[in-house]
Amino acid sequence: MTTEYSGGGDPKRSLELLWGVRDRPKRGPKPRLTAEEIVRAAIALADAEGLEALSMRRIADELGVSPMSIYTYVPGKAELIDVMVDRAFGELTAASGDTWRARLEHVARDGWDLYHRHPWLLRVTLARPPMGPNTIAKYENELRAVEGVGLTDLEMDSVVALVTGFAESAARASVGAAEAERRSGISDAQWWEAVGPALATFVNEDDYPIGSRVGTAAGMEYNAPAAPSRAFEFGLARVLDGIEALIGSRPDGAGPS
Amino acid sequence: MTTEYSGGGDPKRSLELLWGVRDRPKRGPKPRLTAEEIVRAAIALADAEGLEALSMRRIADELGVSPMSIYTYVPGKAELIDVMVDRAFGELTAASGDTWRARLEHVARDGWDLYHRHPWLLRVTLARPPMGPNTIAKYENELRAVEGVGLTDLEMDSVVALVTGFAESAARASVGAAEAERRSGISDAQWWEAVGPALATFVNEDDYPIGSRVGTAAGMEYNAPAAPSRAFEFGLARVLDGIEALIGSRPDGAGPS
DNA sequence: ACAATATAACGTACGTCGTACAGAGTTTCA
DNA sequence: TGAAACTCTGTACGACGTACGTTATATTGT
Repeated sequence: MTTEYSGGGDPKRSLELLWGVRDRPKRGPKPRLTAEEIVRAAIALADAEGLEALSMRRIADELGVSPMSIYTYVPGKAELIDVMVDRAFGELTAASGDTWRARLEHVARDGWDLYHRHPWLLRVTLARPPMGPNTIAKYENELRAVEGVGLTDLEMDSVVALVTGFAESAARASVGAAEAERRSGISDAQWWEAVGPALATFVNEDDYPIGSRVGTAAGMEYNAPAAPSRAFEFGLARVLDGIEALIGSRPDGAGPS
Repeated sequence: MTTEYSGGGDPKRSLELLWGVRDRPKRGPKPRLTAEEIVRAAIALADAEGLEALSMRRIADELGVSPMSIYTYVPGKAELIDVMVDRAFGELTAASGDTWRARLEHVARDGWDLYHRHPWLLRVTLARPPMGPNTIAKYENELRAVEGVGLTDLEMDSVVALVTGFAESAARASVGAAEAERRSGISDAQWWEAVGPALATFVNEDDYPIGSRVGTAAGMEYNAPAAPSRAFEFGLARVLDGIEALIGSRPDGAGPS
């Protein structure tokens, strides 16, 4: 269970849903719901219990209607998730800052925070992103962070993809650890206490000298709850340093504000 | 559908499976299968049709037995996937090379290739990694790439996590695009042809000047089949440059071979 | 006022999944 | 020759997304 794919359904219908251009029907019973209410309920449910708990039946329960009523407002689950994703992207904030570095840092931190608020986002495959208002604004905002610093258009796109990809990757590790703890009811430390001794009967530590040494050091560090966010900070610094090496090598190096 | 979680079941039983220490039973009928045969069939199926096609019934079909027979050899689907992951990691090769940079590059490329051979790996959440022989060897191998270059143990772990995380993230984008094409039967270009005009009725391009400009440039580039691998090359260069800035700032900078 | 029509909401049903459970068949040991 | 240990199988349960057909409700045209 629980990866969902985006961009499945009829493009026209999906776009109408994403942009909220529902022409109010003239006849028939008053609608009891709106698509937006359904999306909100679905996001709340996914936030609270994860994407694997998100079923059409549960959403209907939450809203006090029968399962099939949902299909009056939304073509199917795939399209619903598309809208959920776009709405979640709407929480991202403008990348302000005096330097491209500060702005890219904002983009990364903003993404990191978003994935922690909505871990289910990491379970949705976005190869064909939902072309909603917030998704498009997100791209524009990210590009604005590196506009005018001396990169080609293609490089701008690549830099933005690198930074957002890194934020997603770091958040995936962090959220994954937290979810494993929640799902199993065992902390990482407890889990290692259970696995470690059993593992020792199979493994000779001398065969893996570096892993044993580093693993011990990292393991001690990682039992601290702040560990994933420190991994994020470390990686972010490296990634931005790497981008700095590229931008610094260009004629108009540091670029404008 | 289709994210699976690792590290679910009884640790002892899982480890026995991972390390293949099955004590041959004395009584009863000759087993018709082995756990390893089941794992091989499951990997072949997941390679060919994706993780969403991997069901216990399909595996049993493939092996010519009834569905429930599988449970004689494997406690459940979660544990089976743990072993699949470890076996896939067994295809990774030693990170040789004269410089840490060449070795880390090998780690990244090797991972990139592996994810393309076994896209289903990207659908498995590895917060609690399956502690099998290949997974442990993988960690040792990655660390060896940066051993003795002047980093602390913690930094070594962080650098390795950054590089492998990047390779995974880049592969996710690449594989995601390829799978979207396969699943939908439409190419990216055809998809955009369908979505673009409909989208134009909602969006005013002037509201997103940078995105329109860069998106056009990137879109033209990305219709080339080689595009994802170029994004990988670009990101890898930046990430390694960033790590170089760290290592270069250390007393014993470039380090030994 | 009333019939035509469009819409909302619902109940039922199908084929999928992982796997619990009980029983039947097979091999080895006392 | 049992008894015990093991393999294998058939059936069944409750979950899932959603196709389909029906009924209830509101507006429109007469």
